[in-house]
Amino acid sequence: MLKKERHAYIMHEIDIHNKVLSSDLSLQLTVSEDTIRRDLQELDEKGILTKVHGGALSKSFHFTLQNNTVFSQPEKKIIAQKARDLIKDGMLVLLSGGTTIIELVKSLPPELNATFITVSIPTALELLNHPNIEVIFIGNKLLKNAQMSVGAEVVQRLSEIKCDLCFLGTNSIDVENGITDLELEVIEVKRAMMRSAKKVVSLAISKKLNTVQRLKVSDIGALDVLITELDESDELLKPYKQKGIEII
Amino acid sequence: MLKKERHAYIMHEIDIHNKVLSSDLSLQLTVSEDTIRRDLQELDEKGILTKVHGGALSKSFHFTLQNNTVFSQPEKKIIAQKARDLIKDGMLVLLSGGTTIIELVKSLPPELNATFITVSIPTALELLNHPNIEVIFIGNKLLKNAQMSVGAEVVQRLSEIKCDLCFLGTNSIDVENGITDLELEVIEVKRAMMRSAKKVVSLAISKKLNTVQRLKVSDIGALDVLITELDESDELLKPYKQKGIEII
DNA sequence: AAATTATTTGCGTATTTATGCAGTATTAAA
DNA sequence: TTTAATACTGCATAAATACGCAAATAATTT
Repeated sequence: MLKKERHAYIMHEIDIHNKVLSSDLSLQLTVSEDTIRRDLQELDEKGILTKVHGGALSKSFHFTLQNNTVFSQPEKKIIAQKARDLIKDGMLVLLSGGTTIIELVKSLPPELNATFITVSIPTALELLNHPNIEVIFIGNKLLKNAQMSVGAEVVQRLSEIKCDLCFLGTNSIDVENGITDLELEVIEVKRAMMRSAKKVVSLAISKKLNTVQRLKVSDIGALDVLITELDESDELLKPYKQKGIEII
Repeated sequence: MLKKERHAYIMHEIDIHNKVLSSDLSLQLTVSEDTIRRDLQELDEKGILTKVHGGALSKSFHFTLQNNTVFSQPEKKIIAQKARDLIKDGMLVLLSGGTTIIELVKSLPPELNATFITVSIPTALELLNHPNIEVIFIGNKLLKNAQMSVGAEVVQRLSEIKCDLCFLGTNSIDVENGITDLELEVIEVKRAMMRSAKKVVSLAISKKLNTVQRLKVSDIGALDVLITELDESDELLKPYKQKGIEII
C-alpha cells in the first residue's frame, strides 16, 4: 500500500470519527506504529489534522483558537502574570468568568499540575486547552449573557467545596461599597465562590477601581488579595491596603 | 510496444484500480522501471494522474484526500433539518456533543421555546446563542478531547431526569454491534443519556453507518430513530428498518 | 535504400525515500 | 509513586528515484 493511500485512509477515518489511535491504524493498515506516527506527523505538518499522544484529532475541534484573535488589553496580561504566581502544583483553584480570567488561564505554564473548578463556559473551554490541569465544571441552568451556571444547585455544590484559591474577575470594586455586580443570579454564585475558598483574589483593571454597581456581592473585607496592573505603591491602591488587603 | 500504447494501458489501469505500482507495470509491459517512471512523470505533467513514490494514483483519489479535510458539512445540514422537526415547544431535550449536534443547534428556529440539557461544552456554548431556549449543563469532571462532562456524578444526575428526546451524535453504528465508541468514560455518559429519554434519536452521516469501534454503548435495539442525510428508501438503511428503527 | 538526426530506452551508479527495529526517554494512567 | 503505553533517536535495510551515457529505435532527409 502506498503512503498516500494510507494518508487518505487516515483522513477518511478522522473525518468520520474525529479521532484515530496509532495502535488501531497500525493494525488496520498492517504497518508499524512508527510508520503511522510518521504519517500523522506529516499530515499534522500539512495542517489537516492535529497529532496528539496516542493518535490524532480532527481539526474541527480546534475552534478555541478563534478566541485568541480577540485582542487582550495589555493591562490584563500584566494582571494575569501576577496572578499566575499564586498558583502552585496540587492546588484546587476556583475561577469565575470574564476576559481577565481567560487571560490568566492562557498564561498558565504547561507544566502546571493543578485542579480548576469553574462555572463559566468560556473559562472551561480555555482550561481544556492546557495539558496538565484537571477541569471541573459545576453545571446547572446557564445564564445567557454571562455564559455561566447559576441557581441554588450551584450554590449548594459550591458550599461542599473548600478551595485553596478563588480568582474573581471583578466588575466593580470600591472601598465603601465592596464588590458589586449587576445580576442577582451572578451575585449568588460569586458569594458562594468566595465562601468556599481559603483565599479570595480579585482581578481588576484599575478602571474598575472605585466604581459601584447596583447589587452587592460582599464587603471589601471579604477580599484577601487585590491584583491590578498598577504598581503596588500606587496612590489609588492605598485605601485598599489600609483595609488590610494584600496588594500585588 | 509504442509509448502511446503504454500510456493508454497505464491510464486504463488507473481508471480501474485508482492506483498503479511502477514495479507491476514494469512486469506487465516488459519495460524497465525507468521507462515506467518516465511515463508516469509525463502523464503527471499532463495532469491526468498523480505520481507518488512507488507508482501513481488517480486524480479523483487524490481529490478525496484533499476534499475530506473540509468536513462533510452539507450532509450534516440535511440531518440537522430533519432532526429539527422532531423538537416542539415545551419539550425537554437532551443533546450530546459533536459537530452534527452543533449543526442541529444552529438550525433551531429562534422562536422555539424549549429546554435543552447537555454535557458538552461546545454544544452548550452554541445553545446559549439562541434567544428563547433554556440551557442546563450537567457538570462534573471535564474530558479534554471530548470537551464534555464525564463520571459517576453525571450518570447519577442523568438518572434523575426524564426527557422527551435524546439526540446522539453517533460515532459508529452497525446493525450487528450496535452503537459503539472509543472511550469508556464517554460510553458511560451516553448510556445514561439513552436511559433517561423517552425517545432516542441517533444522528449519523452515512459514512458512519456500518462502522464499529472498540467499545459498545448499546444494542441497536435501544435506538428509536435514525437520521442520516440519505433518502428514507436507501438500501443502506434497510437493515436498520428491519430492526424496527424509524428512519428519517 | 542509405544516411542522418532525433527520440526513446536500459543500465550502472549514486542518492533519496520509506520502513522497521532496538534502546531510551517521555507521557499517561492506575 | 509505580507501571504500562507511547514517542523519539539513531541506525540498518530495502526499495524507489535521479542522472549520465550509450545502445537501440524511430523519424526524417538525402
